[in-house]
Amino acid sequence: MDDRARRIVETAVALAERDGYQAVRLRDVAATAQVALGTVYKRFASKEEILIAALEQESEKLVAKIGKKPVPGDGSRERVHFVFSALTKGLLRRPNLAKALVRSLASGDPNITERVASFHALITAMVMAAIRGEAASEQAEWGGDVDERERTIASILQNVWFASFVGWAGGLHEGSQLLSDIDKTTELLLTD
Amino acid sequence: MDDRARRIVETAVALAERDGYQAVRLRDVAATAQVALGTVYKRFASKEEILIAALEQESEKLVAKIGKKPVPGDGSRERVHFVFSALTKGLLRRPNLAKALVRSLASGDPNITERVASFHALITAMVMAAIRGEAASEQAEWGGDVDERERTIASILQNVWFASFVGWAGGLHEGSQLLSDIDKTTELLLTD
DNA sequence: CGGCAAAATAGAACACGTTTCACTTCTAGT
DNA sequence: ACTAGAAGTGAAACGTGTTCTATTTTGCCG
Repeated sequence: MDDRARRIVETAVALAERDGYQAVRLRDVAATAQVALGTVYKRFASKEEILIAALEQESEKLVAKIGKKPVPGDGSRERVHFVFSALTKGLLRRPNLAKALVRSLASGDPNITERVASFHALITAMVMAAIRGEAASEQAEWGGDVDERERTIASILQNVWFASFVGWAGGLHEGSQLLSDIDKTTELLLTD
Repeated sequence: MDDRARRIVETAVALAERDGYQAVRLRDVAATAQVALGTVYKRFASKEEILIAALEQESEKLVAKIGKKPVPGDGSRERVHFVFSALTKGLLRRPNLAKALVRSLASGDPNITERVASFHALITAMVMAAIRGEAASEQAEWGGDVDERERTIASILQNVWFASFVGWAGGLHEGSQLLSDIDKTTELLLTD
């Protein structure tokens, strides 16, 4: 990503953070990033793609921070709680941005499918690491055998979290529900 | 819902079914429904609201059909599989319409929060009925005590299904994954 | 019937995502 | 330094959701 692209994403994040999705007006993004509208479209195919780039950036930042050290906690439940708590807090700290990002994530735009898949994979990997009690970064080295049961559980947890995230973004419930949904699920799925 | 409103929703469904969300152009909807654009906006506050009305209609139709007789199957797993299978098939039969409806469901529009909540509640009720082996319609009469554990499991299943639905709409995977996600989850959550 | 308030209509107007275009500025290679 | 092609720019233009307005039609009440 070159300098201009970085400025564009940065600006989009700032605008979304302040006033949400609709405030990310591409004419404003261009002006604030000191770039022509045509340049925005040379870098990104659409508004959604800018926001997905922002999501990539934010989630990688968060996951890197979370995965730096081995996840603390004696039991898998505690560790899973920890990573989802960190992820959720990190995202909901800027609620308008978070809502804008979910919107892109759930937009159904076929042009971003791969990046959406990457996001899901990132979370799933992090959750699997938490279940096992490893640092998330180890999973890259590990290579081979992944327990099928653990993968299934991680994927269920991720789906529950994601659905709850979308629900929060749509005003269905408070942010705290994300974690309580996760806790209820781990109570049924993980024995520690 | 009066006659014009019905025609509007009907037309929106037809257009979405043929060519998806972007094909539901409100000028076209108005013209086809033989109504002025202003009339569309007197009935519905936005395009999202028309599609949510369509979702309400379609999902009520489906759930009514599914909930008519007691859910077949000896075990709760089998029954849960049955209702999600019916729901999923009923929706994915018209994939473009289904994608358009998910998009509204996941749009995050605060003006439709209540109707989104109703949709989720409808599904959850249906799933709870399936777990217990009742006809879904009985749940209205039952009134009182709902087992907390069952409610939690139903809500997890619904979240998993919904997340998978959104994933399908975004091109992440085939429709068949919806059911296999549900099956994997019930294997871990229900003992029959 | 005659008239009036409510609803519907046609169509203009506006905002914003997206596309296009004619022109200018950079940059790499000689 | 010169030049060709790439990249950037500013501005116009288009599509579609949404709003607004002036006019017409409808349905009802006396």
